[in-house]
Amino acid sequence: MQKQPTIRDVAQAAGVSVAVVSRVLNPGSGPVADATRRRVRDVIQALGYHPRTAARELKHGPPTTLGLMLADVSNPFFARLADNVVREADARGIQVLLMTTQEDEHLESECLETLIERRVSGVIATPTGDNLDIWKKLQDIGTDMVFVDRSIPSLPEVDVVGIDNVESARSATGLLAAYGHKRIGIVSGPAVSTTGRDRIAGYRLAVEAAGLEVDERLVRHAAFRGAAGGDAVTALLNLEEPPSALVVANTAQVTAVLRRLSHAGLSIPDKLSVVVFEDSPWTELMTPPLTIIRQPVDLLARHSVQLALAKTSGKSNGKPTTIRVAAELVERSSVSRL
Amino acid sequence: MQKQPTIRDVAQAAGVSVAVVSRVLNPGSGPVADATRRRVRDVIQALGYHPRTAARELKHGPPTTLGLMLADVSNPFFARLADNVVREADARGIQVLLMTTQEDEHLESECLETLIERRVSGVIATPTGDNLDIWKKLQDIGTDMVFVDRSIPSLPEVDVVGIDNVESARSATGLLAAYGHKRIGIVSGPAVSTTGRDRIAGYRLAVEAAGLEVDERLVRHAAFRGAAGGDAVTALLNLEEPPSALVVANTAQVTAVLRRLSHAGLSIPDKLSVVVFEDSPWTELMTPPLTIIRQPVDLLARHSVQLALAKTSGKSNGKPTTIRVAAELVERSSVSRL
DNA sequence: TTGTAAGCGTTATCAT
DNA sequence: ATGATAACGCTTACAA
Repeated sequence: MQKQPTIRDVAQAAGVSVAVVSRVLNPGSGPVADATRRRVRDVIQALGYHPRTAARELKHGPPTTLGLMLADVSNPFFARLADNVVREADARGIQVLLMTTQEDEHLESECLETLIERRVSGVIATPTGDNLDIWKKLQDIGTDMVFVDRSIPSLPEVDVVGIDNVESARSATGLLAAYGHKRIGIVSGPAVSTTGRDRIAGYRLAVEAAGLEVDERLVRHAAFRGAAGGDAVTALLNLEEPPSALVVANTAQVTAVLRRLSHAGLSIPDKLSVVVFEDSPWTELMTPPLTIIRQPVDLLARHSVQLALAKTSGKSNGKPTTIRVAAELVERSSVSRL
Repeated sequence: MQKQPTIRDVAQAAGVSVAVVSRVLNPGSGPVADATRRRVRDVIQALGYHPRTAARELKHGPPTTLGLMLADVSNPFFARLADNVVREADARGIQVLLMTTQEDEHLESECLETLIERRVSGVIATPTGDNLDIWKKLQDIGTDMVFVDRSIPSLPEVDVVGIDNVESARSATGLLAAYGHKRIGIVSGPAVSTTGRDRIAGYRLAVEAAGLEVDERLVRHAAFRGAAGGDAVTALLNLEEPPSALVVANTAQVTAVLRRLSHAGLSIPDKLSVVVFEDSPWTELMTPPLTIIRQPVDLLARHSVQLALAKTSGKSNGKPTTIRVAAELVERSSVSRL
């Protein structure tokens, strides 16, 4: 464990001033004679010098860090999102600070404080929906914010990236209706989440478009964490007139729902047709292979990073942007004709 | 977008010196009158002041950041690891910089440079096995390093956390042998990875212990990324005397392997018995439910964070530690009696 | 082309 | 109990 050389050490060893070293470090920031540049480079190499990020940031906070605040990285959807965000960011030379809220507003508020103290250039987040004041504060200090997957309607000045949840749920439900199902249930995210609400909205649209009536008993919300998804399914199955088809629109709860179905001995698609919002490679391996709504995670990530960096890099009209990318309905074998 | 108040603004508004403000910010760093403390606190609140991390780090680089360098976060195993590491770190008030190498040494070297420039207090990583010199450099500047899941034997001064791969593969293979299987195949990670090698070693042990001979044609290595896992299985199935049982010991490739099996119309466990290294909740939902080796990701994460922070916090004997946690063989229904 | 010196926002060491 | 002030390592006018 040795003391690290500073820019001064380099300057001294190279027989130049720190300004010159700084200039070779940041090309374009000023003229340096070729010979000098070479000499300095060699010394840097020899000494194993690395400029210290903290000092650079302090001087003129360069946008080199992005905060990524997700609900839960163990959820494959968010995991893939994180993977793609990190790659996109890395390609632009910027680093990602990963935080998870576990859907807890208190944890979220702590993360937000940290983000403020770090003066990150941008934040990509799946907000819980709470902590409005802190979000505003973060915005005030000039942090570029992007909400991904969900949003907070009362924070309209934020960029949003996600799929068209209404349309996706509509097409999923529509598929079920087209296959002759009359009683279609849905398990979606919490009613407070925009995602959960939008998917229910799309569901209603499709049910009505099919000339059916929306039976509120068939509409269930499940919290993101815990066994809520399973309970919702159980409730659905215990109905006097249980559904013959089900839309599982809560990505976080898909496995919980399927586990309950399996334990109940429900065979898919004979007893129950199913279409789920999920990207996991495992869905294809199920018996039968599951019909799914696939979200283009790579696009979500790319747009998020782009937006998070757009304002900083000047290329932004200043107005908040909302990007909706199309989700794909992948038909496999978990839906039967009634 | 407004200018953020500094400690000086707070001092002025509160009618005290910056030193006093600093003291109320860092309790225990010096005496402050109760009345003064309250007044300063109020001003901080009113102004919405947040101390700037970059400045703090510059002064006396406090170990507030941990680097987490994983191969691939879209792999559920690493995703869950990341989730747990972030939680453990957060509980200790420290933040996580997430980076992915995609198993690429070049990308890894870039990540390492970044880590050096940031002067992170510690790094938790799944190393590619390359970039020895940079790893050493990182170590030289006093970064606490922990390798998780794999290791680099030629870097003995690094803490290592993982499961006992030899023993895990031994027990998985042993189970198959106990069920009467004579020809047992294995698909493991690349031969260069310690993980891949160890699992093969455990496999050999078990095969020999069962009084069988190791047929090298039944031993396959598959790269972490791409379709290598599937190809390995195909090769195995095309053997003159194909295996009746298979250990899939490459966590990153499990779905690829299963997909190939499924496409080949191989029914599990009738045609082929299978036990896989995998933690995904989906394994239980498969038909039949898969017998798996489950890695205690939470323990791996906890130990990793502890070790990464131990040296900094002084509580370390200085000697490199290796922690092996037990993996669990979860018997389900993908193994048949022969 | 190169050097000097003034910050950036904190913390820490002295005095007071 | 509080206040000046010197670092920390870097960038950047401005001078030379």
